[in-house]
Amino acid sequence: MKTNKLCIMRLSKYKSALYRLKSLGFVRIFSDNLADAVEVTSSQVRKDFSIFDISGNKRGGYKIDELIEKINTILGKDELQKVVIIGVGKLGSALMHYPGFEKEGIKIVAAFDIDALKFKHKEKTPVLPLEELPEFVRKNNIKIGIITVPATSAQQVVEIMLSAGIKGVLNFAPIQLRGNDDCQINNVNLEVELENLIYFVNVLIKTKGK
Amino acid sequence: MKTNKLCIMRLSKYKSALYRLKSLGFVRIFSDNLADAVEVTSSQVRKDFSIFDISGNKRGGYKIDELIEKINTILGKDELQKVVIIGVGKLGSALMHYPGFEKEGIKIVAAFDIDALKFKHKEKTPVLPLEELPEFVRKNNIKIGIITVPATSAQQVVEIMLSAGIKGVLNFAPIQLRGNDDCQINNVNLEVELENLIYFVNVLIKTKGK
DNA sequence: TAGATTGTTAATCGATTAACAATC
DNA sequence: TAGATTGTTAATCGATTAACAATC
Repeated sequence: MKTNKLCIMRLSKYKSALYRLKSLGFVRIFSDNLADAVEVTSSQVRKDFSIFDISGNKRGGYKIDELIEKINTILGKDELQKVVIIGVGKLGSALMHYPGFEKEGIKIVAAFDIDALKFKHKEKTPVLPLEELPEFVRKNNIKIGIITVPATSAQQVVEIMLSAGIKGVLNFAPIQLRGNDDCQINNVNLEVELENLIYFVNVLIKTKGK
Repeated sequence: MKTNKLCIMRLSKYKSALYRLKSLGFVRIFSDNLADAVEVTSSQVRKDFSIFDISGNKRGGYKIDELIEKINTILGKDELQKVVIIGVGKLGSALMHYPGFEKEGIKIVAAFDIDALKFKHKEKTPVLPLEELPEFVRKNNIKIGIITVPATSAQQVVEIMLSAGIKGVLNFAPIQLRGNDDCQINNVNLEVELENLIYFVNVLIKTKGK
């Protein structure tokens, strides 16, 4: 099974397009339609599906419901995913209550910080002292954590998470964190995203200026 | 000049590594060191540099200061980048005050919403009615906008931005928005990022379980 | 000079796409 | 059946890497 990050990202996008198409009343879908919706080729769609042994009907295309279910299974959405957040600044609190996560079966079960002023033990999604993270992670069998602390403390936080047994980290701190064989780290770097956009906009303006 | 998105992203990462190395007291740097810092090969580093005619010294490597300056010029960081935000929910307000942007010479000059309760005309970074966006964009010569509205209104918002003359959009709404020849749209999809992580963590756990 | 590192070319690797036989 | 779409293979494309001559 030859997968890569881009392929899995496309799977997510197919899924979200499928929900939309379903809500529009579609029951079956062809690789061509899905390709249009996600802006890839239909070859790409069929290739991605074949990697995961998703098969359709040689003239009737794919049943949307089956497709959604299969993709959800592949993406591990058949069970509720419990996630913790470390760092309750502005970005951290925004993500704590981000409606898109709940909708996708992803539940932020707790957040952690070192600032006592931020602690909220009795909220539905509590904010707890960072030192309680290891115990919480073990007791609740948490696998995934989101880092929204400043770059300067991100590396320390990762160490704590690793030793607590976290297996996956989504890092928003603007510093390249390294995973190891036991833990996957994905970095989302907002400055880099914006810088990238700025670059291509400048290219656009220059080439149009001619 | 053969560039692509990944190449430009690496440039951003080189830059941030260089600032760190500089603060550590380094003055010169070899492609090997930078490769380690960003987790790529040294061939990759030299190749990326050669694309932009960045040259070093055949035995002394690259001068950090020169390198930073050249990368900043390429990325358009030689001038202040003015950016607007559309959608002042939790995520929008978090990004409005995100310290990483200011640090990088990116200034959020205003935010827009349709909810009158959110308007703040007198703040340093004002929150204005969405209908004032076109005028504001033209008067202040804004090129870049960030979308943090719900998926359902994202497409409408894009239309408004396009006709106002925005050239680049960073979209956080969980829906694939399309650009056109006059406008570059980059999508940051937080659910997709997290789903991706969940997938690879599950793979990790399964393979380790053996 | 000898040694180390760049800059660049050619080789490799991997992902995307085109094409088409199979078949519903 | 005829026509349309899948599933898969082979071709293409593009990005990464290895290797090494040039040279500081």
